[in-house]
Formats: sequence, structure tokens, C-alpha cells
Amino acid sequence: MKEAVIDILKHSQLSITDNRLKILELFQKNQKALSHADIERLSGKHFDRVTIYRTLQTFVDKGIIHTIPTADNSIMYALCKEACSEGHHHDDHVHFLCDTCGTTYCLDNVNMPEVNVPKGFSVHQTNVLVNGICKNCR
Amino acid sequence: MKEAVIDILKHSQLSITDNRLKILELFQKNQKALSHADIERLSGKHFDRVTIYRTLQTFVDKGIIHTIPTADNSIMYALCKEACSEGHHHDDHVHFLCDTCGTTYCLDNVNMPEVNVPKGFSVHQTNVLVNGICKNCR
DNA sequence: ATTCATTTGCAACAATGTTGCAAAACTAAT
DNA sequence: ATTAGTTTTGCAACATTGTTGCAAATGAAT
Repeated sequence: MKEAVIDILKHSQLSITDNRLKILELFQKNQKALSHADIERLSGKHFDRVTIYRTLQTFVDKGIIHTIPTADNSIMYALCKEACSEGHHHDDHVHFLCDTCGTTYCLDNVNMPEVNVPKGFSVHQTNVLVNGICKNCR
Repeated sequence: MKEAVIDILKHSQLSITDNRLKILELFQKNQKALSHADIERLSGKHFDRVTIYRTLQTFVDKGIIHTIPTADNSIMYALCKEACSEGHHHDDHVHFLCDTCGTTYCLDNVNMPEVNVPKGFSVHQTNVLVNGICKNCR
């Protein structure tokens, strides 16, 4: 567990610090998207707010986590699959938000739909966000 | 112009006030999604911040405008089509964000893709957000 | 162990969003 | 048009969220 987390940091050429280990472990343990507030709570308020902001930003920059647009205007972060690398995210998957428990899932096995845009528009990236009830809450 | 805006307010059983007229006119005039900050700027700082927040909330509640989830965590608002009514939004259309000019469009004529979710999940609503270059910026 | 670069925590600040309440504006009825 | 009652607005104060500069602490490499 800790080994895997250390590997991720090494692979991204980041120094190994308590803070980074702890936050990465939270993502690995929970296997769902977390907000800044989630992390602050789950880490037992052991780290400074600013440090968490900066760590999350670093992880996004390095392609370790990605952000998820949400309807209620709160940024969620989730682990990237190995396909992601620095400055080049491949988080082309559907995100599912459960209306009951509030959990955000990355649906990696669902293929992204093709969106036809009008003449003159060109598509760079597509985000699909689905609301509903997850398998644990029905 | 002003007539149309007044009709919208009457239809939603809202009283006609300067603030509401002005904000609705901004949406009609611009025909694109606006943020709270956009409205504050475009209205010439004539209205209180709090009033704008409350007005936008009222409009969302009444089905006059809808919110758009964005990747950078800023809420955008856009006019609903007539199909929307109080407490029941039909903003089932694709949203397009231009990476160059930052304009958010509602692509009403693009049909929403069907998303296949895993067994046990049920879909309530789907949001599709596309990034790219719009027809004015290419 | 020492050096050097990076990371962290603190403080201060900026931006964004919320709530209570009195004054102002709007609506409806005379 | 005036009045009475309700709704809306602006202000003040506060809460939350995110940012920046800087000195101290930590990690990496020799």
C-alpha cells in the first residue's frame, strides 16, 4: 500500500513527504473522488489548508489526479489511471455522481459518447457527468 | 425586448423590478452563459452583490435560467428554453466552452448522447460539457 | 553530516457566498 | 391616486474558499 504510493511519487519525480503520502493514501483507500474539504476532514486536520491546496495542484500538474466538474460548483479530485502523464491527462471517462450518497465515481469501462457539434466548432475535450443512484444506494 | 422580459417575469409570477429586468435583459442580449461576476460587471455595479445572488437563485428556482457545471469551478448561468418550468428543468443539451474566448454556448440542436452505465446504476440526468474552439475564434 | 533545493506552516489577504434586518419598492385593492 | 400588505433590496456582518510571500522545517544528494 505505502509502497505503491511511494512509487507514484517517485515516478513523478516528487519528493516523498508525509503530506503527499497521506493524501495519496486517502485516494487509494477510498477509491472515489474527494474534495478539498473531504481531504481536510479525512486527514484529521493534521495539515495546513494551504498545503493541501498546493499538494492537490501539484498532483494535478503531474497527472496523478484529475479534477471533475460538478453541478454544485465544488471541485472534486480523483486518481488518474496510469495512462495519464505530466501535462497530458487522459481522463476520458464518464463521471457518475450518486444523488443519495454523494459519491462520485469514475466509470472507466463506459466508453465516451461522440458528440456532434455544429459546423465551425472543433472539439478538444469532452466531459460527461451523470447523476443518478449508484449500485450501493438503490 | 423589454416586453419579452416582462412576460417571462409575469409568467413566473415574479414581481417586476429593475434588478430582475436588467439581469434578464443581459441574458437576452448576450445569448450566452454568464457568471455572477459577468453580471456584476455588465450591470455596471449598479446592484448589490447579494441582490444578484438572490436574483439568480430565484431565476433558477423558477426555471428561467439553469446552471452549467464548469471545469474551473465557476458557476455559469444560461437562459432556459420555454420547455423549462418551475422545479423541472429540461436543459438536456450539450454545453460548449470555447477555450479561446471563454464563451459558453448551449448547443440546443445537438442531441444528447446515451450513456451506458454499469448494472445497478440508474441515470437521472446527464450533463455533457465540451471544450474546444468556437466558430468565431477559429 | 553538510549543503542545497523543495516543501511546509503561518499570516495576511482576496474572492466568493450566506444571513438577518430595516428601508425601499412593488402589487393589489380601494 | 392613496393606502395597506407583501416582497425585494441594500447594508452590515460573517463564513467559506482559495491565493501569496516568506521564514522555518524537511527531504535529497553528496
